[in-house]
Amino acid sequence: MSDPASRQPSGHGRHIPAASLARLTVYLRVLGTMMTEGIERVSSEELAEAAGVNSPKLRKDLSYLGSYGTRGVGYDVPYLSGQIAAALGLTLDWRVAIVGAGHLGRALAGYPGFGSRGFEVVALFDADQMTVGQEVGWLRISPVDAMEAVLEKTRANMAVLAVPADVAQQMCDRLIAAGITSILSFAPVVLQAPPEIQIRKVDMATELQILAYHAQRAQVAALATDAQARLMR
Amino acid sequence: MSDPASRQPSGHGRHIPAASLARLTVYLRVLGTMMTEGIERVSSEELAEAAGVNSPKLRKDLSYLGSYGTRGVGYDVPYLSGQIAAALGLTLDWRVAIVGAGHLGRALAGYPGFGSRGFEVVALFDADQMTVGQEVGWLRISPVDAMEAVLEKTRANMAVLAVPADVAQQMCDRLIAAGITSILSFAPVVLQAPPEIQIRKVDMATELQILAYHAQRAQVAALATDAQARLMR
DNA sequence: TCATGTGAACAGATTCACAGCT
DNA sequence: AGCTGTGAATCTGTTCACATGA
Repeated sequence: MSDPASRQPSGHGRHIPAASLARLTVYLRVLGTMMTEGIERVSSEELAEAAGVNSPKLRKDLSYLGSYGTRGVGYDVPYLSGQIAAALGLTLDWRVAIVGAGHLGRALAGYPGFGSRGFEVVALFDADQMTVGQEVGWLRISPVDAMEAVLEKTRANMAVLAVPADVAQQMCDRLIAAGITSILSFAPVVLQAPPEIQIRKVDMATELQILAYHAQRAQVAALATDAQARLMR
Repeated sequence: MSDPASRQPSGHGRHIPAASLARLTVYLRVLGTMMTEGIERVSSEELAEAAGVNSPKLRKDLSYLGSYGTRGVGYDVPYLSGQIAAALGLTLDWRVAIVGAGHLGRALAGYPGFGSRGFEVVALFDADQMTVGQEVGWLRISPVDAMEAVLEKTRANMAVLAVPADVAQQMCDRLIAAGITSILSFAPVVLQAPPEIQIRKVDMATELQILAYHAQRAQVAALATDAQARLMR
């Protein structure tokens, strides 16, 4: 810990826990909203409230980045926002290719909070000859056949998979072969890829099933309380 | 533990850890695929491989539900699938209302793995008078003004928010007031709601930022190794 | 005196080795 | 003999109380 050779260039720098990482992106968005509202200073209590967490957790999360607050005062909103963005790597340019131009792909391409924060959609692919060539926002839909060439020309360094489950794996393979190392997949399949490739998955079926589990438990609990109340008198 | 009064109707029944819960939905999908392929029996090793986890973790996850395998043999695919589905509460009827009929809402409404597994989309709402009345698959888009009435008539018990950030909170409030207790939100805002309401969030900005963080770290690590290599000789 | 930052206690998740059935 | 099921150990993440410093 006190070994000078292990010191980091800025902040504490050593590995932010996954759960903290997810919350940091929320703080970042809340801080952004506050900036547009002209709020200049915020306490951990206020920021935590707005982000839907408790304040010790928020302070712990921020402590992984460094000490960017002022004791007895709070945090400078634009400064903290900048520090979080830097820690997350948002000062670099992220050029995103979206594979699949169905409803989902178009929804993603048109996502507003996208262009901001260092992300730029540079390509949108589809396999259907009818949709290739159509314009979506600023983009023209490219044919998947030309994927490798377009990825190289646009220098995309991230990809989003918005294709049907049955072609997700092959598209994933092609993206990796083309040098993409970060993939966000919306396809409801387990993608097999080398461990050095970062893959994140968003799956509505999973989310709904988790909700169903909790809702069912709530129902069972209610019935149990009910039955118990009846037994008691 | 051995208190007979605390016994559960089936399986072990006591609170599945959040991380296990998320993986169980994956096992369920993999088992579904296996069933369509006519595979009748599977070992923890094989299932774990297909689900992208290691086998002790898979067995631990399954142990929260009960003992549904056969030692020395493995698991019966349809039986295990049924047990997981039951544990997740998928034997109940889940009627889902989707709020927002933009590209995202339509993508969700058309999601294939939706109708299966106990989920049924029973309503699709939009605020735009031009889109109200349009048909999407089997559904006709309803006006948000009539949300409360339609929710009651369709007896929806879950909702998906696919609306712009600036109206997400008010739509959330209306859903809760109408008796909905489980909400999946795609809007990039922190929703404030009473703790008894189950809210899950899917946020593409968060996902991309987490990918960016890891990609940045990989870059920094590569540069560091590079620099070190140069120092070494 | 105030709110941040953090070490230490705690809780939760993962891993592992092996006991227990078939 | 083989594969499941699980307790115990380990590791990781969260909570909390309070020391720290403006």
